[in-house]
Amino acid sequence: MHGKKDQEHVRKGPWKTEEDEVLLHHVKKYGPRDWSSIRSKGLLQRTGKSCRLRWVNKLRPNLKNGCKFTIEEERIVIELQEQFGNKWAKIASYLPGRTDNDVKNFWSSRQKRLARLLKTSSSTTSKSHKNKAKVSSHVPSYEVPYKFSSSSEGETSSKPQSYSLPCIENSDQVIKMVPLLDLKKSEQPCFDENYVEQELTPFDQSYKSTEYIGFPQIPELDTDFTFPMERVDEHNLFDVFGPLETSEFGMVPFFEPSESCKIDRFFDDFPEDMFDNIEPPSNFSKL
DNA sequence: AAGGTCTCCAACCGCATCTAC
DNA sequence: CGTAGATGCGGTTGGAGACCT
Repeated sequence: MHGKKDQEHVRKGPWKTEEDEVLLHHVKKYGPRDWSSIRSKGLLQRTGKSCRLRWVNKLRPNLKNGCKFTIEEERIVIELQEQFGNKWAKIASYLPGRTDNDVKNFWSSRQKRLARLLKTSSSTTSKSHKNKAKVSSHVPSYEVPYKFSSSSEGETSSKPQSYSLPCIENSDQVIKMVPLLDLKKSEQPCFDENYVEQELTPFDQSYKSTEYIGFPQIPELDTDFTFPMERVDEHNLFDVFGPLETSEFGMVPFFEPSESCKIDRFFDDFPEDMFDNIEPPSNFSKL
């Protein structure tokens, strides 16, 4: 019908302040619904979808806009992603003030960062351009092709989760980074033997050995767990974590709770080539 | 200082699901 | 019960600014 004409009048791209005001006014009057009526009434030339998205992601009250993820939030996302897969809306529901888009963006940049990290650590020249962090490094002398996958199917079964974890592979071995909290206490890595056994996936079984290393995460402190510091040459690493306190999540207190925006990003505080110090395969593969 | 690269994030798209008629 | 429109969700993209050489 007049679809063509309608299309002509659909506005896209960045929102103007005036548009935001109109949208806010609409929500104030009618609540966060009837998005399509905004356009049909001629209030805005945006689609209902666009209006809803703008409201949900930017205009909703109590959003933590422009505020980086706190360490606690990062930890929660990592845990929940492991548990639910890429169910960003679900994960966001555990994080007040965060949207699915926030979580999604956080996760994808984290994935990219990790990919780069592993790539860097695998390259023989360790001359990473972005090295804010020092840490002289032992660079593994073997080439390590890396790969990531993020699964969205991890929701129901326990199987696929191993595919959603970052891992480094080479011809001899698979190195997986698993959140430490997911390991049973008896499985948690200790300093000497940073090694846990888990059921091998079919994918893994073609490899000679599989190494699970604790991914930078918050360990449970109520055990005699010790963080595998020897793996990292940064001995004041814990300085960035702040004092121990009880967390509202009933989990282990680890970080100063929400000094929110002030806290530096978790991974930013790790040397980018921290995995350079992972021993070459021959040293730790289980015999 | 300039140009290249990287990171972050807002917003779009397509598909799935829900709801009203 | 089927259909159309509305809404929700996850993946992806592109631009702006930060950072590096």
